[in-house]
Amino acid sequence: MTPAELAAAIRPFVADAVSRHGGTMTVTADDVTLERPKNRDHGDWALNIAMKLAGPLGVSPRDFAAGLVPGITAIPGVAGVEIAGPGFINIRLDAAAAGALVKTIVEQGGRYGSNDALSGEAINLEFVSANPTGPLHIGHTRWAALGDSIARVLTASGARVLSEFYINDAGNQMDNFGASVYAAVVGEPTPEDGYPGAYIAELADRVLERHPDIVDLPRDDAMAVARETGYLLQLEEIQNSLEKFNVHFDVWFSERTLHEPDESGVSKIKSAVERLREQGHVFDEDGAVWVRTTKFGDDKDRVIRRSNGVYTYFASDAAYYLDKGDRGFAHKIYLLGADHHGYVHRLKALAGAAGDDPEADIEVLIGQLVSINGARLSKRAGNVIELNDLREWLGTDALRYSLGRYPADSPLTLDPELLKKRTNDNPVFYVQYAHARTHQVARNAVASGVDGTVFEPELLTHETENNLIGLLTEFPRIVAQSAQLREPHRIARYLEELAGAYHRWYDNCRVSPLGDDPITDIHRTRLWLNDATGTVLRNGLDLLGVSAPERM
RNA sequence: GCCCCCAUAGCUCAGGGGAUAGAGCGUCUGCCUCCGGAGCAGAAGGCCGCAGGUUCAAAUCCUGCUGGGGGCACCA
Repeated sequence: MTPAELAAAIRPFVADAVSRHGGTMTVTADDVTLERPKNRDHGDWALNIAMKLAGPLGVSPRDFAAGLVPGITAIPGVAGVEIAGPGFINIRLDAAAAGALVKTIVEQGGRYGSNDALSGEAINLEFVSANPTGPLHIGHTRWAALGDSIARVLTASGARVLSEFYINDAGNQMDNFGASVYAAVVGEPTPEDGYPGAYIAELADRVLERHPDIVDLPRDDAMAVARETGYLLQLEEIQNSLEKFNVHFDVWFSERTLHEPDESGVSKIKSAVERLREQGHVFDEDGAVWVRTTKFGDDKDRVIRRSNGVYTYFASDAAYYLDKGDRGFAHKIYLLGADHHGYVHRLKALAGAAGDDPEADIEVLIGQLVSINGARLSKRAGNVIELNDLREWLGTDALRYSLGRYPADSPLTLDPELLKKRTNDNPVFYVQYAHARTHQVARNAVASGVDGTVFEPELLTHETENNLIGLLTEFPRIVAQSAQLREPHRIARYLEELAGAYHRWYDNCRVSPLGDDPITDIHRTRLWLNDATGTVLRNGLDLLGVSAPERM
């Protein structure tokens, strides 16, 4: 029995009790929610409805609770009900009711954990969005890991999600980049405002391979070839890095497309400015065009087109924002680094100026800085730590897991020595090992003749089994909560708890019979529990973009 | 000056209003005759930064302070 089913069965009794006490309020499904007591002595599920309703009804919580006990006790599968503390109703399920889910989990396999918490929502999730002028570094790495996991939990919770990488391929940083590559091609020193780093020379070599004739072109043409070819090569490298890091983007959105005129000769940027003007939030001053973002909480108005006629980056932001909405995404999430937090007000203001609701239609998540002790700085990219180097050093699994297990809003310092350890100090190995162990146990069970022909959940009565089943039951809730809060680290913390519960069960309850003992139905049933645990560990790791090896 | 984030065990950090605040590490004590000891059991260790407020109930929500981290452009 799932908590939702139990809550649904309890709701009529609550409604009865309310009217019995003269209450007129309706009792909704949201009112009757079960929580899992931290202390297992308090039963499988706890209900706090008595404390919430007693006040308005003018009765004591314990009295109100007492009126619910007979009804709840009579629900099939409920083994015990007691009132505790200030008015908690603690409910204990019988083993059969609690354990029935185990078989369902195995049968659902990869689907178990999916839920409908966000069904019907269309979400555009933008993250990383690095300039294509150099390799991805450690900052991007955190947002890549978190953003990809957020996309996964949102999808698992029923939302239609589009993950998107905004390529900043317009603007003068591209010219600086092109000039830097060109300088390397022809052996000139890196220009002022140019990009330093050996990777520029590498790009120059490859540009020269593709366009041996570049040195014969007029300087401006050669510069353009260096810029464009270097850009494509660099973008390709970024895409490869992310793919190896198990990070997926549905859309690679080029900023340039916003500048390109459509059939009628109007660019998306130009029409975006006009659309904002129609909303009444654009004004002209000192020859520049401004958006009155202060009306929506920004601390100063923003220039959208400079007096020299050039559109600012803010104009691209506006056009891009409107384009997301035009493509059917009512809800836009931006994942930005702490160094961009100044954008929050202006992006929110943008939504408001576009006629959207800044509270509901746009969501900006700010991630704090990450650093790592003892990381070597990239020789090829200058004074930064590269994603590729980190991945090769620590591995995708350790890196993704350790970035995924902390909330984004606290600064993070990683300990590389810990991440390389293959002991339970290192959470990723602790969880992966538990998963590998479920497969080892299953292999051994099959070898000793235990099969899954029998499933009798009433046999799963050991304390560690009750605890393990309770945690397995929680998984869809954890996924839904991670999605609603955009906090995938909750998955990781849950998996660590589940792995611990599994190891404790393993220590107490054998799946394969000991020595020459006969195989019984309890062994067969435990094999289901073992496999259900493996399923949940794998599904959880997958949401974090971490592999679930069957052997380690 | 203005804005964002953080403050919980010796350390690194979990705890989206609930009961006795948790985990790992570190310290101390145990468990390998059989499914992987890459594991498990136990002990010690806390004015949850300070002060108010809201609530039946606050580490959690609100306000103010203190201390730390980050950020402010007709750059992108």
